[in-house]
Amino acid sequence: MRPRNGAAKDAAPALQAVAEAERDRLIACAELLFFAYRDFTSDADKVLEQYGFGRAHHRVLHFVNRNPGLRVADLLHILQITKQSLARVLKQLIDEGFITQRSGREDRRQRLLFVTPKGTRLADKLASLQIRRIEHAIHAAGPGADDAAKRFLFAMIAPKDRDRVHALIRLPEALDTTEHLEQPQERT
Amino acid sequence: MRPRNGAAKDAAPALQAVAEAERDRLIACAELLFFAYRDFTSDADKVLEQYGFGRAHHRVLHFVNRNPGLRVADLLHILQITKQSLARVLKQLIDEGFITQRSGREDRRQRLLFVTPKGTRLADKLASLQIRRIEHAIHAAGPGADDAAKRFLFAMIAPKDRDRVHALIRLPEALDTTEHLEQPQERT
DNA sequence: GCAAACAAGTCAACATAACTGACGTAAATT
DNA sequence: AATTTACGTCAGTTATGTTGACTTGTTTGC
Repeated sequence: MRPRNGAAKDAAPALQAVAEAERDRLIACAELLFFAYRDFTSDADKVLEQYGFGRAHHRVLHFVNRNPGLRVADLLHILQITKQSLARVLKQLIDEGFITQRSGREDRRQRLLFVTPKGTRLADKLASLQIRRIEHAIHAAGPGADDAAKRFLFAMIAPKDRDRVHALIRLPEALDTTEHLEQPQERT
Repeated sequence: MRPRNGAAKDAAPALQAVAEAERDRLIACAELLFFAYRDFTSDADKVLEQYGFGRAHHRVLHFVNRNPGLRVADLLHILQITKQSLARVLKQLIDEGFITQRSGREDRRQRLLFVTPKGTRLADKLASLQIRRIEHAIHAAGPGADDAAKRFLFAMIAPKDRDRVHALIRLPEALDTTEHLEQPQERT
């Protein structure tokens, strides 16, 4: 209730209090995102440790597993890291037999990435851990929270990347919340 | 409201397809969480770079700004990093005048942390960037997505930490989705 | 057909943010 | 008085990211 800094001297104090409460609600979202992500990754991290891998390996393995034939350039766009950063973890995954490469038929410059059976096993194991947590969370959050959370998370993605992500994930239902569009409203 | 997947005529193959589709939906959540978090942090990262700070500094500054008088031990619990990891960034923030310490009155071993005016300015600047993105996302996700997303994210947090986080964030409305509880159902 | 652009790999050096382990110091608790 | 607690610090390591420069094939545009 202490008045915040400057801004709106003549505005009604009640109005300012509302704005501040709104700000607090949005900051709570940011904080929850931090805590959720912190714990979301922790399950898989423990398993990865046993393999001598890190979170970076997991990300590569995951996206290749979900998208067989992914190109190196695609991976760079997805992860938004440099070629050199990717190279280190990718090389390890290839050397240790979790991922294989094949040259593209159309364009033989490309190295298409695939997981080996060994890679599939690890990827599925890690995915199962994360799925379990998400499953519980969705259940706990109640009906509808599933789609709402997805729409929120999708809208958090940088606009220029949304098409790419949408194509990558291939969600069953539309969540085309194209920013300034009126909402789908499937409220039943 | 079309029926979901093929609507179970036969037993085995259809049932498996349903389970697989369900798995895909949950994996999509995990992927969205990754992409959302990736872009969520990117706004602030660019500003921090200008100050020679990283994401770790931001987290410390943020939580001290939001919770004046926070103890070092609290911060360790929140961030889940080691004392040595925290020490480096905290020292920098103190040395450069963004955060100050005061000994606790009750317990003089404690070093209570506060942001300086300079620290407040930076913290607010960074918070504003993240708030803007969240505000847009919530608007794009439609009514109700706000609370649903919060419930989902909160339920993603490790059960043992939920009370601590809840107390830290101090949300206006209750989102006590205590796992195996029947849902609040505020369908209105 | 050849030069330019492109996909990918690689070498070297570096920054940051995490980690472990060990040890010190002052204050509170038993 | 001894132990525990809160915090700080030194030293070394690892994981993951960065920039810049260079190479090797391969495709494409003129």
